[in-house]
Amino acid sequence: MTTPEYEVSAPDGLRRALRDAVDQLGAPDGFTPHLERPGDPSHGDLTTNAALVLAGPLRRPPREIAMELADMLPTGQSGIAAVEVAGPGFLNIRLDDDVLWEGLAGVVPAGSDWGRSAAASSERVNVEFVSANPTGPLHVAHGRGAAIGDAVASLLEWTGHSVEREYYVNDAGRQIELLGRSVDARMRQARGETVEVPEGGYQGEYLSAVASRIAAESGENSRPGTESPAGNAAEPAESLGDSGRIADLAARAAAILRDEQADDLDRFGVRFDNWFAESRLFEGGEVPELLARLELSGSAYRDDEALWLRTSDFGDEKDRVLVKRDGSHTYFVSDIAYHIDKRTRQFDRSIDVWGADHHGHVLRMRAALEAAGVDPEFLEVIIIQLVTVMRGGEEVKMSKRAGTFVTLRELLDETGPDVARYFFLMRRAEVPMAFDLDLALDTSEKNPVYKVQYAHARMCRIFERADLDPDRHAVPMREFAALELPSEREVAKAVLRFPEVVASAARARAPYQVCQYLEQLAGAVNGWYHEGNLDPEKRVLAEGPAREARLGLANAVRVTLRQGLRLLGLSAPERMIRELEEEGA
RNA sequence: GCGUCCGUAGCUCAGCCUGGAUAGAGCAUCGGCCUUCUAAGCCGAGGGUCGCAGGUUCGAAUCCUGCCGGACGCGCCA
Repeated sequence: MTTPEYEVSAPDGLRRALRDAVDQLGAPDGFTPHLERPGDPSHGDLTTNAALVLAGPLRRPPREIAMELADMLPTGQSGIAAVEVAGPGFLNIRLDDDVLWEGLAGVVPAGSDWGRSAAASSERVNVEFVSANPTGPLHVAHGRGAAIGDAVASLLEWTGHSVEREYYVNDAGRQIELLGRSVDARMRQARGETVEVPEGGYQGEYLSAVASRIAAESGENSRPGTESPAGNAAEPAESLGDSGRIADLAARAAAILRDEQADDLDRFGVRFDNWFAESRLFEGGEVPELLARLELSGSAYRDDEALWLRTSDFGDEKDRVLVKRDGSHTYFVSDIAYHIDKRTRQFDRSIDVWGADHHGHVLRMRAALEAAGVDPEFLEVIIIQLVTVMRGGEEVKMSKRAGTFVTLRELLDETGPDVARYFFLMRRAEVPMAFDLDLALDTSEKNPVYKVQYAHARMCRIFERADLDPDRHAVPMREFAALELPSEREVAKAVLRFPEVVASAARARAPYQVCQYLEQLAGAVNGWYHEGNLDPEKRVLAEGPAREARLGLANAVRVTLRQGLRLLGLSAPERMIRELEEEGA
């Protein structure tokens, strides 16, 4: 029996009993009762609307069905403490406390595995993200894509899939040629020539720095006798023809800019398993092979001196050009070849993170894959909407360096990686995002990042104060029965939801769900913790029968917050440095 | 014109896929709480015609249709 993946965790016996009960009432074949977590705690721990859904097929009043189901569930067994019928016919189920204590006792021993789960069917997934052209610095929207792509990859890893993080480098084609010509113009400008950066070229000032670096490396500005850089000493550009010189400049500039992008991403905590160069597809002969195959199968045809792909046969609004009249390839050819290459590399799925300006390409890309004989379901695309950086209620528009956009590096200089990452992750990808710099720079707990990190640090500090090593402090299940405060139970229940939150976020490719969970958990934890300020009896370290149980709860919270932060690629500080203390010292 | 996404509290956003019980959170506002296991915090309150209009349903923020408003696409550019 396979339970739908989106089900909440519940004792097996309960699930089985509920299923047997609906079968006995004559539920249609294939009907599976769904258990949910009610929003209102007074509705119990789990609830099902089975009776409401069955009312139609069984042609009976829902409350009547609900009462019969309630009688059939074995109260006192299978973790079921009580069952009651409520509202129009909901079945509200209260679980035995032992279910809670048992779960809680398992958190700390699980350690770095807490929150991870096995997949029903494990897949090899290629997560491709950022993939910015190596023609300039990364901007904030790339940062958003980087954070989301990396977190989605982690979510899949945590739920039993095998993942590779990949960056596709567009190092071929017209944009790269334009880069070369733009660098050439900047080099000439540096020598005092009056030339303009070509129309449609890269105008940003960053290229002047790239140009002077290339000039220095290739010895154009070096003094006689200066040793040229070791290894691949550059061939003097003058010995190449003009187009050769441009191509050479383009390749070097692209390499420099790619390295800068990699540096920024590294600082952001994002590392790729593969940097896949577009040029490889041509060098390896994959593109000609693909074109020949498509033409042979009839999927591609010649018209008006160009080669077209019949994407309209597969849902695209019109056919698309593969090879232009001048004989050069469109980027579309590379993209198709690239995805087929991924399939050839034995991936079951390719999850691509694309900017909003590319959303129109999803349909044709899938159509193209289908035309090439690849199941279009292979490709899954996450569209990242734009980011506007706001300060003092105004949009921050210009970058000092790039001219037209705010760079990721500039943002990191202001906020640091943890805050930037979290802010990018806390909203759904498909919603345009306003990055609130004022809130990002606020170090109080109004800032959700600090709210979560403070809660983690507080739990660590409790153990420090008690002079205990939390990793070695396992609390057995029976001790937890001493937890009696409503706030303690609330925190305990929140902790135990973590694995299903991770699973749900992974399925939805939605890291923001983890953020929401962490904020909610941190809020509950802070409330619980601060009760100790009003009443010293309620402190974790207060002497009394609940001390061990509270230590166990604090420890489970600590592990959960740490795991959640790590999953998202953030640090989990054991101490927060407060400016107040620094100033007062 | 066509396509995709978005429209929920003053602001930023969840909830929509998989229809159900009084529509949630954070920030902001207002009120209460500090000789603290770090009060840069905690507790409480007010605040919403779920863009509009139809339809399906016992039941619609959620599904369907139309309209209004916004973003982005609609190249033999990438």
